[in-house]
Amino acid sequence: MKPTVNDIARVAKVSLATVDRVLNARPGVRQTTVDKVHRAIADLGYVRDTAAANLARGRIYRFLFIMPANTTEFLTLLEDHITEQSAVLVRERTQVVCQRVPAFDPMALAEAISRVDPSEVDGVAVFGPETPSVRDSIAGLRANGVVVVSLVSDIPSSDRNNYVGIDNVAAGRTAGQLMGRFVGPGPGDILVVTGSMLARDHLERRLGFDEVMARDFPQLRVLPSLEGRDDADLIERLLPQALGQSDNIRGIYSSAAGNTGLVRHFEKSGGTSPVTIAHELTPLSRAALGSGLFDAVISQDTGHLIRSAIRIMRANSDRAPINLAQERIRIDVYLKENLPPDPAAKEGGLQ
Amino acid sequence: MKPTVNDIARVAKVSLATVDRVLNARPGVRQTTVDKVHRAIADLGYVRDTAAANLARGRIYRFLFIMPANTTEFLTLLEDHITEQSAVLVRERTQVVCQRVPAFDPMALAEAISRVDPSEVDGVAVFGPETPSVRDSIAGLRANGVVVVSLVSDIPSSDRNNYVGIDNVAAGRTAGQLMGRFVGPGPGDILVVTGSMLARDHLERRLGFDEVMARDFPQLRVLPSLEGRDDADLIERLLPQALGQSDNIRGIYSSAAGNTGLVRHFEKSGGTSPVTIAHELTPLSRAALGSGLFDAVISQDTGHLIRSAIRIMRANSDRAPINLAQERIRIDVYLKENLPPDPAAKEGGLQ
DNA sequence: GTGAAAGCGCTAACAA
DNA sequence: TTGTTAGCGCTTTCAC
Repeated sequence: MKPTVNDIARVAKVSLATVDRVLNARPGVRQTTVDKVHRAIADLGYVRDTAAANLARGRIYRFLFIMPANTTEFLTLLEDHITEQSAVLVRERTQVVCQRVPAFDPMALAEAISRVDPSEVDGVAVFGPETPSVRDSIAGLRANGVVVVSLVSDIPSSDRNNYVGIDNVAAGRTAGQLMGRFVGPGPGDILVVTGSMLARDHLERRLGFDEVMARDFPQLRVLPSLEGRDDADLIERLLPQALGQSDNIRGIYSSAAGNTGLVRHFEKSGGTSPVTIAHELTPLSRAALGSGLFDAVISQDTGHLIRSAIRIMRANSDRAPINLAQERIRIDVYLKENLPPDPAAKEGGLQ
Repeated sequence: MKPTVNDIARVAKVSLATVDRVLNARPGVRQTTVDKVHRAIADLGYVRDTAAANLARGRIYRFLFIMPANTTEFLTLLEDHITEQSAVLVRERTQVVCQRVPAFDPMALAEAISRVDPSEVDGVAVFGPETPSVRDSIAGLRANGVVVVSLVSDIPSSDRNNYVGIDNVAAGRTAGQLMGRFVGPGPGDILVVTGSMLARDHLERRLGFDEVMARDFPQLRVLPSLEGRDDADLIERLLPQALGQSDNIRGIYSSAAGNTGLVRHFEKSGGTSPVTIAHELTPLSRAALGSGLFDAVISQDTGHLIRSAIRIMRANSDRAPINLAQERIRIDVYLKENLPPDPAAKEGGLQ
């Protein structure tokens, strides 16, 4: 039989309450008693039953997602998964809410983070730029015992507990390798459409992309980025000019959330697109892959991101171990051949 | 506050025991009473707290994995994940054991399945060929209330509860698309190294591969398969002759677990390999990707497979809903650029 | 057919 | 500093 608190109490010759105090590192126990209990725990190989503990405690986890107020498809997917999970989460004594702050606005983000009430929130997941003000506001939260994870775009300079997202440098490298392979031999130019140089994920992708292009495909020249701020209209307006930079553009790397503008341009202009590699599998990019407008899509599983962030915040709150292998977000590569079943029949498809 | 059994009892004006009998569909309750309770449940929007239920029940889940006795790297990875999970699983009142049966031997598999004692096992995960005898033995188990899932290779003709694995036809299609793209223009021959035509996963991959090659790359001819039975020595012996079939082999598709034989051949012969696409990310294929011997690897996350199988068996045992989105196993595409961090530092990397 | 009461493993008053 | 006791939400004897 698995040992329980009662066994520990018996072996250590103390009461249940004392065992509980030691288990939860509560003060007011003499050191010798603490040692006795710890010895018993070790001897018996005790592992605490978290479910029973949570039941007794009536514990509820309250988590907050803070995300850009952009209305890109990617953000919509993320938010959909959050609301969708809520139903499941209620059985797991977990509440999540989602708050949006102006995109590419570090001050607004920092302020939102600072405004979080530590007595009402156990964990916060932050998707936003890495700046000193953001870093500091995160430090403030952490100091107040709130768990913080960075989501999608890392904030390594802060003392966030974990990062939940893909390795964006590697994602950029992958895009580069596919680009070089798909374009094939011969010289040419590649246009990169990015979002904002403020966003760490966008920067890292560009870094990885350039690295591979320079190393493995020197015959291809990577043009200066078009910085589209994930704004479809802006991108649509800027694109003709960017494409005019060269008369031998053989590839486009849409490294951020600018797919909508890109697709609109090619649909309206009626021109055939060069080899195009984009990020994030969404209804739009899925269609573009199907029609041949996009050749490959690098993606990250939004459902996994959300579930992972929640599991990690919970584990940190419980000071429980994290299974890193499970939480690693994969860099997914999609061709039209390996598209997952269309979640169009969404209502029926889940649960 | 979330409604509990007590609330139901109060509203329905019955005792706790009766509520429990209704909740668990136990006999010995008058129909009118059953209805009263159901009405209260619906009115209150009650959802049962599984953790509390399991606590009270002292329930333990016992699951069995039945897998081929092959010693391929892929199988090793699967088994490693099973043992690795055991530590975590004990906290979740779950025991798993793993049994190996001779590979490609339907009779041995069917017998192993039939020998499972329904009073000692709650769920079985089967990785093996689809044959009538296997199908029948699964039916027997199911009839005795045991949950059955097929793993890696589906057995759709049986009444297994679920399939846990990738869509192998789509995986084959993906391999085909990459092959065609990577080989580039011009005619040539493609060699397919498969495992056994008895294995449904191998068959399906071949199907998808052929489909895309014929449709999108008609200039490439796909040669008859080399059936290597996932046996490194056999493959190494057969390979020279297979490669001799043509003097213009421009690609190799290693669609099953024959990577070891393939790599050994090219290392010994010193020849340069044509475009090579293989399955399953393992230490060997990872190295081959790094050295350029392999150009792409199609894979499935073995950790995800195991965790998914366990979650699904548990959900079925509890008659609880399954989150299909979470359980869908992705078709991973790996280039050397997007390899996950090497789990060489395995001891430290996990937990 | 139905109900009262004890208990699963753990926590949290409240006493001592 | 330590112990006693009453639950958390659910299941399960054992009576009635």
